[in-house]
Amino acid sequence: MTVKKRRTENVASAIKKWIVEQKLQPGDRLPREIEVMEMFDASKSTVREAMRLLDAQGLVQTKTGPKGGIFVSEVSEAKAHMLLSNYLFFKDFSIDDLYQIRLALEPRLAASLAGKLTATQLQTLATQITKYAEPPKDIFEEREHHLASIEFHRILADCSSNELLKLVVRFTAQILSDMTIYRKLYEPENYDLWKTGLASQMALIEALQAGDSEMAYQVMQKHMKTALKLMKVQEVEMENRFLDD
Amino acid sequence: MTVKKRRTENVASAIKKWIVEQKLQPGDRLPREIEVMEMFDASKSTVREAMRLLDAQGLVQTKTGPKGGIFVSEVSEAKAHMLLSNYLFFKDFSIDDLYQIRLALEPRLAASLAGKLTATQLQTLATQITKYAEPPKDIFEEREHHLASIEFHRILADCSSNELLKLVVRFTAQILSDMTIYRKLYEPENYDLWKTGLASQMALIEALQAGDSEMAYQVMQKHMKTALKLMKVQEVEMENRFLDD
DNA sequence: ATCTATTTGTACGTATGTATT
DNA sequence: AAATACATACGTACAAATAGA
Repeated sequence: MTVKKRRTENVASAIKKWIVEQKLQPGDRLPREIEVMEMFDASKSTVREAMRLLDAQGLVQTKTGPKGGIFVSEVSEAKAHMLLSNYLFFKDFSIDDLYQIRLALEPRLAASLAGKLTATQLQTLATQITKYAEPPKDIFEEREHHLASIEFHRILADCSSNELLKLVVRFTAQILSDMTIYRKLYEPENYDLWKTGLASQMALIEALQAGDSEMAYQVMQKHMKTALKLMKVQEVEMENRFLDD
Repeated sequence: MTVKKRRTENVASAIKKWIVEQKLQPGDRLPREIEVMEMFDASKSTVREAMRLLDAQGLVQTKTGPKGGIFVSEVSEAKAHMLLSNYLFFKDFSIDDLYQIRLALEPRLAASLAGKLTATQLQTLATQITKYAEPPKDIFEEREHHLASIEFHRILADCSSNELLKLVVRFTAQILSDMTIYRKLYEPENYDLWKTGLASQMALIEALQAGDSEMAYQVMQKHMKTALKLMKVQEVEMENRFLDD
């Protein structure tokens, strides 16, 4: 038996379907609220609630005023991240889980990009590394460096044409950025780990430039393992929370 | 400058925040519509539109009648899949992209589960294989077998405690299930590939049972490569579409 | 800079639908 | 079967934002 749905939901589905049928593209305008009301013989509030359903999914955006209206929208990365966060909110998700995924995806990502990057892209990566090439002077700089080194991975993922891969990799990086971590690099052991990590990122750029997939894979794999070790010694607790839109 | 938001959005954010602060759990009831109106000094329509925003994100569900109301909800897998589909809708996403991810994740998933599965779980997997252990008699049975062999991967992923990994793996499997594929197994070359695939799934169960991570990894990797080959010869076109709720 | 037209956003009252007791 | 408690749907009035004259 099919579940009986609210009128609002039916209207939302119908609009979705309509968007697909009309082959509307991001930026295209939907009929005005009042016209949608007539199209589906629904009241203002029903239509508006339906729009909020699509809105929350990132499929439409609305603007007031002349030349305003309801526009088809491509789901933004930020929205997708938020929705993924929501999914994980009531679930247990650990640092180990995070790194299991990073360890699986990042080396393959790196391998797939070897020899495919433009000079500009390689340069961007190299520049990013310089932001944390020196040991941090204090705890605040340490935080900045940490964020910058994560940004390296987001930049790299952005080079991929695999949209789902990109999304997941960038999402994991986002989680790491959202965590407040101080790595206590002044402790000798941690400092060594950090240094190893830096070295592997430099080696990675070389491999990417040289088009050496296998090397890129190996280097990234090693880098991920080092990064995980660095996390583990911090006993980081992940804050599971809604992303504030 | 912070973007000016609609009242509806602010209310939705406030409710989210309130859920977190009150440490509400799935199944817990929110105040009634009318009480929420008072809490945030907002009108009925504003509150209802806010609820639809949360609703679409899968965070709340509503029921009418006495004992009804608005309930906090864990985001369902189906909802998460739909939201991921939306994200990919306007983007190019190919079979190769799909398999790049499967090739990265599935072997590691298998390796992580080696020696960790209960007898029941292993039995479920073994039973699943029997559903397509014999060559299909006709094109319809072929379709059934195809779906069943994908289901194997969904079952396996379900055994993982890594919720994000599980989500992505099961999502990729879902995409494959949604595609209408006929493998033309009567062509000798394809038949051999199919047979190889089946053999590796059986070998996988053995490795999982034996607790041999490395073997599980290798076998699954091989299986993925075989599966990709089978796809490629079909020249499958992926239909990119909204999942109908 | 001000006004005007257009379009969404918010408010509010009432009626209807639905599930529980 | 009837009363109750809740969301859902409708319609109107007015507010806010914005493009263009």
